[in-house]
Amino acid sequence: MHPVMEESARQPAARRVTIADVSDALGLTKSTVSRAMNGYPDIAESTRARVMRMADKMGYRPLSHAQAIRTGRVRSIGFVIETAEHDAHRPFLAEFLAGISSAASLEGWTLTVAAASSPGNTLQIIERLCADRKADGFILPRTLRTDDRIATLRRLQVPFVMFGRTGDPTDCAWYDIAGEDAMQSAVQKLAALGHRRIAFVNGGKQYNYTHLRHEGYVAGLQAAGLTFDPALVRENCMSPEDGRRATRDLLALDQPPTGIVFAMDRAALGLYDAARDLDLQVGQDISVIAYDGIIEGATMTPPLTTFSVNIRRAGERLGTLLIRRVRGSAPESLRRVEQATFLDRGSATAPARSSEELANLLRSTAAKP
Amino acid sequence: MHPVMEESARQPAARRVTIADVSDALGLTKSTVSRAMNGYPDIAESTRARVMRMADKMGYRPLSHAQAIRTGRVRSIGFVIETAEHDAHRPFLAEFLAGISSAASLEGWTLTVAAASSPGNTLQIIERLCADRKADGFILPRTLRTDDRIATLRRLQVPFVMFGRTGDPTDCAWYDIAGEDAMQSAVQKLAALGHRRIAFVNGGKQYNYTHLRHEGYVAGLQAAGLTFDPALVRENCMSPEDGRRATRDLLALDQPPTGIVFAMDRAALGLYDAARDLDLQVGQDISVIAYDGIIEGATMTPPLTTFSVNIRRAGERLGTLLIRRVRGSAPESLRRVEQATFLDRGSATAPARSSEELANLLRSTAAKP
DNA sequence: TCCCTTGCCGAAACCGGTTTCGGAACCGAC
DNA sequence: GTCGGTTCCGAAACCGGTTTCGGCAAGGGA
Repeated sequence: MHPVMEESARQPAARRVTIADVSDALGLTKSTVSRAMNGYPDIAESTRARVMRMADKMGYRPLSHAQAIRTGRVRSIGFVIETAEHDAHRPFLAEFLAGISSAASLEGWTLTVAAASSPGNTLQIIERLCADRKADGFILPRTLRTDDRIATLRRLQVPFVMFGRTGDPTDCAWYDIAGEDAMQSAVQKLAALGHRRIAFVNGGKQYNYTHLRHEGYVAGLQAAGLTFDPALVRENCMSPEDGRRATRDLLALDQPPTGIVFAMDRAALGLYDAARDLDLQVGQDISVIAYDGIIEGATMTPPLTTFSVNIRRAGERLGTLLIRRVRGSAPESLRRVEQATFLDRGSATAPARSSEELANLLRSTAAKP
Repeated sequence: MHPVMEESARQPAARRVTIADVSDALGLTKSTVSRAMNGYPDIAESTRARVMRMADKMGYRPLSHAQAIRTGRVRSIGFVIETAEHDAHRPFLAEFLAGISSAASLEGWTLTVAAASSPGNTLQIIERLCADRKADGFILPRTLRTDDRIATLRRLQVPFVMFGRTGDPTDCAWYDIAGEDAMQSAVQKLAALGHRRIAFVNGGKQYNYTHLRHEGYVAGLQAAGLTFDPALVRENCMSPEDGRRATRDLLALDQPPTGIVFAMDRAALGLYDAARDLDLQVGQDISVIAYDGIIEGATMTPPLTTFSVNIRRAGERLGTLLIRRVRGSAPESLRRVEQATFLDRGSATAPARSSEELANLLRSTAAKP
């Protein structure tokens, strides 16, 4: 290749400012500048200030991969998506990634995303990212009841933070929303409105939060002085179609519920379809409170009353927690549980009919097609 | 910190195998091994084979950030999400990222994701990622009519590949789906079924593809021997709510359409709501063909007839194209346009009524509340 | 036989940082 | 004034690769 072409093709190229440029400008050595910027105690405070000012003035930014070669840390957060996974989390994904990314960039970190086709593949990908030092730690979404990712990362001694608590908390840091409190509160709100038969439509049993939410439902009944009836509980409902079926099932009971608590908005959307099929008015003939705060809920008629989770914030919190974890904080000090936000939007009101009356109504409309 | 604790806390640590380990094992030098693995021509073929075999046997994998310090390339694909952006792309995001990521990992690359809050912020983030050498090139989703990202990357001399064609193709590589062909084909299919009044509901004008799809619609009319009527065109419809409004508008015309082509499935979902409001049967009283292939379309009654885009494949193609681009291929050789897949699912059939009959029907039902 | 290529590889510099080690300068104490 | 202890910084090695440069040996032509 002709050197001349090379020259003319490229800009004067404004060479990157390196640590040597900074040290030369100050009459110091690279090592001093490096230690000054990394907060070593054997650098005089006055020197550190001089260094910082000059570095800032010259626009010096250390290359993370140049640091990594010695430190082994690339200042990157790892995140593995499982695409085969149920698609419930997809609407959240952009917000979630935005949260992680923004927390990361505040500290000069970046976000490395990889996709896996199965849980087993997830482990492979994690191992590979670790082996190649592409990430300093991982954010684990959707904590399972027993989660192999945790075992893998423990073995590799790679830091991680989970979105969701888990059974065995050893070495675990996490951020979570108290879904169980929301479920309990939902039941109590319905009870306070006068509902006596309150059903519960839960999500997939493999997730840890599913069990917590079930407990919350039970606690809510207890707090409201209502008795637990297993007939009023449905599980494994993640999609609108699941929710529709569950609703029809529940309303076909001899003593149907007048209010239903859904563990997930997506499933609750199906209740609207079921209500239309049965010619019931949501919020009037049948009340519903759900959880998640997806956008679609707001456009239903009436809008879905729900406990909203700020998923962007979750990403931010997880990002900052992970960075601290990588920097050495103990996992026990990196556990946060926050509350969901209740959005009262009209799908839960005082029952127009008792359970018996509702049952009669449904029988009569079912008779005349 | 006590060295002893350090020692006991860590594993024997199975030190990573480096290029020096490989060269020692072969009685060669690091430089020979390096050049052998990178395909330099001054290494004997026999030597290269020996090196490759040994490297493979010892499980040697070069650290990309160690290479980057000299080469300036980190083997990473950059991707910036705009969260303020309309949420239409969110359902696709997971699939799209999975596609990119899988293409990347085939070549030992990774995917670096960042989030931006606005178009201006996107440019800042791109500049920063480039300055910090966090990505070797970018995949640009949703090409705009005039796109500042292109100008920025041109100036920085950083390679990129667009998802969607653009006006000024200088330096541009792209992957795209021929939405205009799909729109044309949709019109022709409706015409072949007997529709004479065929409307078009388009997306946001800022996107380049919106204009292409409009052209496709016009071409379809022409091919079918129908005349273009601006009254039958609606624009800027991205959400179900937009689509619902557009449908009602169109059906309120003196000569309403009996078939509607939507540029996006999401907007077409709103047609079902409008039809329910007006007591029309989709696929019978009003036909619709849309574009994108979102999952929700399949669960409607009747399922939405649409042109489906394989978004995962798009991600894969874009990933491989970008890697080639970074490695030096000319942009002109990296342009691909593929066709969407037609899914005939029942929302488009022969019209039960003519436009006039439909108008009369709508007037009569509107009269009685 | 001599010289000039050509093919192939080693030695060493280099990339941009970090970290270890040692020593100069300064301090107070005796 | 000498001595031991701090404080603070420079020199140099180091991290794991890549790339430049030069040289040896084999091969070919005169």
